[in-house]
Amino acid sequence: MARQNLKTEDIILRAAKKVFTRKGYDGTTMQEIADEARINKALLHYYYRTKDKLFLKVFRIVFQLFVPKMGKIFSSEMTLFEKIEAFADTYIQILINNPYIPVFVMKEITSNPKRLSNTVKYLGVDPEQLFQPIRDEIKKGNIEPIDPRQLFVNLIGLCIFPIAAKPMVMAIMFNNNEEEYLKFLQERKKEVPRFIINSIRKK
Amino acid sequence: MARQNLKTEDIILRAAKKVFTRKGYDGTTMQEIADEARINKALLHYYYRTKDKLFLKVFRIVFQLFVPKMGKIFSSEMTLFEKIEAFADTYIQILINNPYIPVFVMKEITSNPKRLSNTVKYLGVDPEQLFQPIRDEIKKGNIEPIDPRQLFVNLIGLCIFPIAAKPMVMAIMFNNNEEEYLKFLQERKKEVPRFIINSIRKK
DNA sequence: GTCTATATTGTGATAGAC
DNA sequence: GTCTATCACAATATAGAC
Repeated sequence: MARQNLKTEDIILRAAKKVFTRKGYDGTTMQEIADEARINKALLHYYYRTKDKLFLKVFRIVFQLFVPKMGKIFSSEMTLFEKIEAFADTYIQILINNPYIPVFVMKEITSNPKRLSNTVKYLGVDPEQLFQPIRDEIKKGNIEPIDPRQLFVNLIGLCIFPIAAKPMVMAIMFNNNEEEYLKFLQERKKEVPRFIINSIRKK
Repeated sequence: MARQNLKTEDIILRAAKKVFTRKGYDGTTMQEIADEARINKALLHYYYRTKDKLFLKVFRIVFQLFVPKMGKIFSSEMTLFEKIEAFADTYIQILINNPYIPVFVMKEITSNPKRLSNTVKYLGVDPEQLFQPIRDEIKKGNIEPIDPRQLFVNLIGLCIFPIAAKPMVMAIMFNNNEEEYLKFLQERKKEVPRFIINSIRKK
């Protein structure tokens, strides 16, 4: 029944997450998930009926991780600059721990938006949480005027891109030296907020 | 032989590009490419032998488009700021015209780096073209000190991300209104360089 | 719950007529 | 060069023993 204290159902889910996020829905076979979970292929169907249902379960979990949890940070008492710093630090670390997720999510949503639209809608970020403090600071004259949507996309994009494009970034800039690449990402936790704040703060 | 003045070989390539970039290697069937090209499935093999060879041909072409052509812009007589402006404008427009390419390239490289490493290496960008002018400007005291690699990744990421994450950006910020989304991207051609230059120019 | 064996369908690839 | 017909294999899914 159990293996390393986990129920079979969870062993399968963990294995499926690993394979799906690396190879995508179409590139993944039930056999490979079974091998990864060290169980029989038929068991997958016993627990999750179809590949599609298993995939959807994995996608929902992964999407939760991918969607930045801004609520706690942006509803806090921090200043806008502190929020940006806290967000970049937290989010980049999540992505470092889950480097396959950005491309996986973007690919699956792109090539099958209908199937996943409910999940995307339901778990939607509320960018208003970020927009409002930005508008406030602009009104108070504390930062330079900027479209909050542009700033929002800038913040997220600066965090996600170097991880989504990992193989190219590594090849072009670090001669495929992973250690150097990871150091670069660590520096980015400070660099991204610094870059953003430099851009919007009053001169 | 011909259709709309194009040789069959090119009709196939065009169809393959369309299907591969939207669905990825694994999600694409030879049948679907044949349907898209309005020819018979066997003809694909007549011209390109295998799915793999056809894919590689498509990937090389697409990768050329994806890799920013910085040579012309960055070896020109423009100032650094003008180069950044010209690059963002040109590159964002290429991506608007080819919105599926970023996710396609990142996905295929991520899930099969070995098969594509030659292509990635061979067509590699030379970031040194951008690094040198940045170092020069820092040395001259014209811009704030910054790691050129970080600035390079920022520039590319700010251009690519909103297009790679199109379905999510559209859903979360534009209620899936494509027109509004495209307006947002057009504004970004000016906004990205403005944002970057604001960040690095001396106060 | 977990396994082996098998049914069924889809897909890449080829043979061979025209 | 282009087509139809077909092979061979892989993958999802199920049946049924234990």
